[in-house]
Amino acid sequence: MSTVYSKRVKIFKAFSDESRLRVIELLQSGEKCGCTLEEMLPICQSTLSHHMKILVESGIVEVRKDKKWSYYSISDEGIMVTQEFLGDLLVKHYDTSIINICEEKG
Amino acid sequence: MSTVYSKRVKIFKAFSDESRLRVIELLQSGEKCGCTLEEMLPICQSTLSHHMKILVESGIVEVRKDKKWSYYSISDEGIMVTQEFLGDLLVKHYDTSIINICEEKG
DNA sequence: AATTCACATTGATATTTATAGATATGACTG
DNA sequence: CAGTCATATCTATAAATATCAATGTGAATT
Repeated sequence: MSTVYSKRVKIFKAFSDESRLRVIELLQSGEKCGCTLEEMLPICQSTLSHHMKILVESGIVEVRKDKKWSYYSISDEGIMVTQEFLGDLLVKHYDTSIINICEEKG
Repeated sequence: MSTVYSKRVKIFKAFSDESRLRVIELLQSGEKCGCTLEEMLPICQSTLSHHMKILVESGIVEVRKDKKWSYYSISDEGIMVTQEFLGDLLVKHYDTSIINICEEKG
């Protein structure tokens, strides 16, 4: 995959799963450790660990490790990057032509 | 999948592919018909059709059919819904506790 | 009517992904 | 130092996905 798009795809994929959306919602109320998330979600430990890895590698979530615990939180940086990507994608350029070409050709 | 999340997942999945991100970028400069998109992308017709179906079903893209052509454009409604979902997900509630519980338990 | 064109659908295939069980690691506990 | 806890990784498997060739469809053209 082109590197131009791979980071964006990685971020959007991180949002593309119910379990991960639920994790993000749980993190809205502040930092939580893995075991707490596990208690609050209907998935097993290895599955949660898998999802957290995807969230962290996308940049949306940050980990802070202390003693035996991993504390996860939403990343401000990750939020900004995501919003920028989405903004870039969704801004329409109304000043350019919106006339379709095919109809003219046909 | 819970219906609470299925629409959100559907939208984020629509953004989770390089070809579809490129389609959205092409549509930023205005409505385009399928054959134009096909010319501008390194994918075959059936693959494009598949991607356009996903984009349309997610609500991000709209189709207008005229004669034998399908004209695709970014949906204002779809944009708003996506931005709302992302906003909902990423708003932190700083007023609630950010104290981790596990450390206290351990 | 036969052909061509734009697009959708189907079928086959390879890749990716979600999931859970089992195992490993590293840290605290008794 | 043996046991427990939190987490990560590995393995296997089922499901989802991306891709393209082939075929279907409906409309326009000749």
